[in-house]
Amino acid sequence: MGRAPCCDKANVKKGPWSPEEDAKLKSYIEKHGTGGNWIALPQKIGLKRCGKSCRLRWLNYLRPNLKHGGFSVEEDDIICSLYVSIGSRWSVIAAQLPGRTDNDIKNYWNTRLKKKLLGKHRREPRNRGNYNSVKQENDVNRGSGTTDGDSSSLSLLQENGSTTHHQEQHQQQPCWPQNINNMPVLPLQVPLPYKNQGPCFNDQDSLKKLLIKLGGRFSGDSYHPTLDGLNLEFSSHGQQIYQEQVHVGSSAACISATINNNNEVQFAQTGQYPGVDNLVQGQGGNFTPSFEEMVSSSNYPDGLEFLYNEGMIDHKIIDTTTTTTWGETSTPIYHHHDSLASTYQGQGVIQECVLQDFSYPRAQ
DNA sequence: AACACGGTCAACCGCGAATCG
DNA sequence: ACGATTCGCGGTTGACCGTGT
Repeated sequence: MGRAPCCDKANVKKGPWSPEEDAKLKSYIEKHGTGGNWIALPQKIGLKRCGKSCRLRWLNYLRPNLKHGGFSVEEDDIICSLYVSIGSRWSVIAAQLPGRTDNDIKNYWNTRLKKKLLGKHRREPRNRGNYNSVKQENDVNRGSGTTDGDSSSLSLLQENGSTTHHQEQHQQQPCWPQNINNMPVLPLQVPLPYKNQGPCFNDQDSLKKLLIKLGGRFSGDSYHPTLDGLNLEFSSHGQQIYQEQVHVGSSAACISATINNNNEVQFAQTGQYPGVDNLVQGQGGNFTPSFEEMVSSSNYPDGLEFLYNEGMIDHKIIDTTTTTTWGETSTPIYHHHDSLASTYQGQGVIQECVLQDFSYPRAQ
């Protein structure tokens, strides 16, 4: 038996609000308030709308002092930091941003910030024209809006850093800041107001949180997600904080992160192909076509993009002209990261490929 | 010029929490 | 204490629009 509907669906108008409806609702609430009962409100005003719809319209659009669009750098920072620490609790995040609604922030996160974090560049935003009059105004307010995603948002990811040649060449890579040693530093910095409470990724717990958010689990967690094509197993014991098996076709690879003796988070990729016949065992470290396809394309399973996109693992990891020498220690296999060393041990098994360039220094 | 595709965002939906009687 | 009602939230949908082919 289903839940009773909150209103008579048949007599309720849905879809975009007209200016007349907006005016009715706004003037009534400004004069009388909501009366503490949204369900009864539309009948009082003579609106053929669901009470929930009225509430949403008022909260997200009509109430005073609302800001739309044009998120500032500081707001970006706050959203990112809070998302890392509390997740998708948009109402809580919105409470930290006066004039912003949870819906606005949610949309902004989903359409821009998340992609930015994952290194997926959106197309230049455009003026949406006459979507409706207010929106048009908002788009104007957004200004060139066109560049907000690149020039202002996520300054936290970009401050202290300059665009590198690598980033210019590979627009799919995020703009992680680089320190003077050309070593990537951890991406998220907690903005000042949250300096003492929000985590950044400079510690194991924060990294674990991020990894869990992205779909994994640590031992002890009751939740064990099954992502398409992925088996996720994290161990919070010992030094290894992250391990993930990737199965694509008949191939498998394993990605892990460990805290090494230097207190650095080190990402490694290992590959194992148990019981797979068509592997090129004993052929000097060639990969199966499907594995090569996996790593040379962008077709990574959901949940792993962050590793690739954050530069921890470059999806151009394998160049077919050099993989034949994969088995040789310290052979450069990255076109763009020449110092990367790999080790190949045993037939058909890549025991370790430590992405030394991407060892993330941890906060001391 | 026409169509497909993808980004954006307002609005909807369903669920759990809170409140009421 | 308990069921009904309402609220509030987060996820999802779909219309609209610009861009690419």
